[in-house]
Amino acid sequence: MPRERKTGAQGRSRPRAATSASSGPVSTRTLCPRPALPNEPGVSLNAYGFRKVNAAMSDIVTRFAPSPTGYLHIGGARTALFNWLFARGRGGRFLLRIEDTDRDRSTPEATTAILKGLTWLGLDWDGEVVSQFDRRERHAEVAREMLARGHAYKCFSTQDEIEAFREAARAGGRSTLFQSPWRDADPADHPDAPFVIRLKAPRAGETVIEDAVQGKVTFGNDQLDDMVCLRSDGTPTYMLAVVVDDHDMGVTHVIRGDDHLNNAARQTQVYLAMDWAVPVWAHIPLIHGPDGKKLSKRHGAVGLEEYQAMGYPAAGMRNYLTRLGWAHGDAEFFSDAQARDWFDLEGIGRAPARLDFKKLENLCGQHIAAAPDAALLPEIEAFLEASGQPALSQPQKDGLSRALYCLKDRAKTFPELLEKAHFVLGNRPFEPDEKAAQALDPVSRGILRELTPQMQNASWSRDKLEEIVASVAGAHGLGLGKIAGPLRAALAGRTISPSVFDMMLVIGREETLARLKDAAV
RNA sequence: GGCCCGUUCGUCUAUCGGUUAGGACACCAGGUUUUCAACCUGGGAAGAGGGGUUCGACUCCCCUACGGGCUGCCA
Repeated sequence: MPRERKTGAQGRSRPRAATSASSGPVSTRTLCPRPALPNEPGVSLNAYGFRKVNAAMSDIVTRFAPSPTGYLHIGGARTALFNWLFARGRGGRFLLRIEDTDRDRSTPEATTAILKGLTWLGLDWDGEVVSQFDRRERHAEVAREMLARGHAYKCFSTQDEIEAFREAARAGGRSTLFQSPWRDADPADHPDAPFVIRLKAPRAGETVIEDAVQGKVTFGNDQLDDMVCLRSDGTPTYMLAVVVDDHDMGVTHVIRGDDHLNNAARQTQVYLAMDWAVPVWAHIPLIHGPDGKKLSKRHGAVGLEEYQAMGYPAAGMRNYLTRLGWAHGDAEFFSDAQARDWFDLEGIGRAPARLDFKKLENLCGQHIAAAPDAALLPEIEAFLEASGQPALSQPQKDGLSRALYCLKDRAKTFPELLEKAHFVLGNRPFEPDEKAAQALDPVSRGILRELTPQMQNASWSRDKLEEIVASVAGAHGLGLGKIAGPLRAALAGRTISPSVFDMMLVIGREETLARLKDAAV
């Protein structure tokens, strides 16, 4: 019997049970002021605002719901990507919600970092960003509703009492799941004291979740305690807030990290208590470091912005991240359009995947090579800014534009591309680096001098230039390789660069001769 | 401790009971070559272990090992 795996795309009707008349609209308050659009070309302006809804819409609604406690984690970025791909590939909507109910740890800076990260990755969202904190009244209202329905109760146990209970349970080898004495208490006995509202979860039976990735997962209800929905200060807990928000926002597919798999069972109980349609769950495995351990700071880059600063193109990141933990047959290198087309929940693997920078680089190299020059230049400029490097001058931009054709096939990252672009970014006189200087020995310089008169009047074509260089080399009984080294050193001041002929074509006769002269003295 | 999830080449993965277990990255060897890169050819490389079920298991079931997650008035 094959593991049950279903996509929400097919089947599963989802009656939108509008049980509560007070099902308010989702808060439309923007979380933070729209950041001034950073100099990030390739990103559409509406990424920070409303997105035009296209005609072919489906009912599918996904969301990404990070908590703003730091940077955008690479794993979170992939989760966002999967949600985005799933919605965009099916004409659905992709929403963004910031889970900022933990006031101590949430910061506006973190929110901005998340929005910038998503924008750089090219993931645009529909509607405005929802602040979970802003919806706390609605959450409290649902808690009261559950109370009224008899699916929740007021619990007056203090945290000290609960802790004591747990300690005793641990000592006695019993389950530490807290069993509140207030579960079935007569309201007449309620003291005038602070209380939390707990879900009155079923004690017997099972809670089953149908997960599109993990299959059917069953939990014994005796493993699930009466979780707190509303804290004693009246604020909602995450468990309650996610459910209420996902329901109100009309989320149909919850695609998130599998660290939430257990939570799905508890959350299911809330959906049931409120008579709401349970969404399709899809719990995806986490990303691990190259050593197979949970990805952490010591692995190096965990924040998405670090990847931008390292010079990986966004398209390559999307491709790599999509492929990490998901497969479509043997497809490795693909476009965004193909990814949207192919992405599905069945293709998601169930085991955690490790980050492989070599493969990331390989894919990035292919994407740089495939990118139109017009798209590359702005992306390179954004990279320079993101990595804190000086911006390109207009002449540098012009030079780079002209040289891209012979640069992009040989770079896996932007720093690598820029390194090879030195011949067009720098100015005369080119100070040769150590290795280049070695190539410019006296004999070589003599040969370079011989090149000059012949190039003076030659037609500036690749064929002609090759012919000249080959003949001069031949006259000395040398192969092209012997003369290309010094030539490269003279033209670029480096030992790595594009082909010497490409460089000559890009910088032109005058500049070429000037550089040869500089080097020959 | 309890509950839940996972385990195919070094890495990402394909396979959905019958394949010489395929591809990609990486690696090694050779070729091409004006550097780097690219490219071409070839090569080594995998079903965690043990039980079942079956004519037949990488595929289904159980156990063990290992890894991960949850077990909060964090998210």
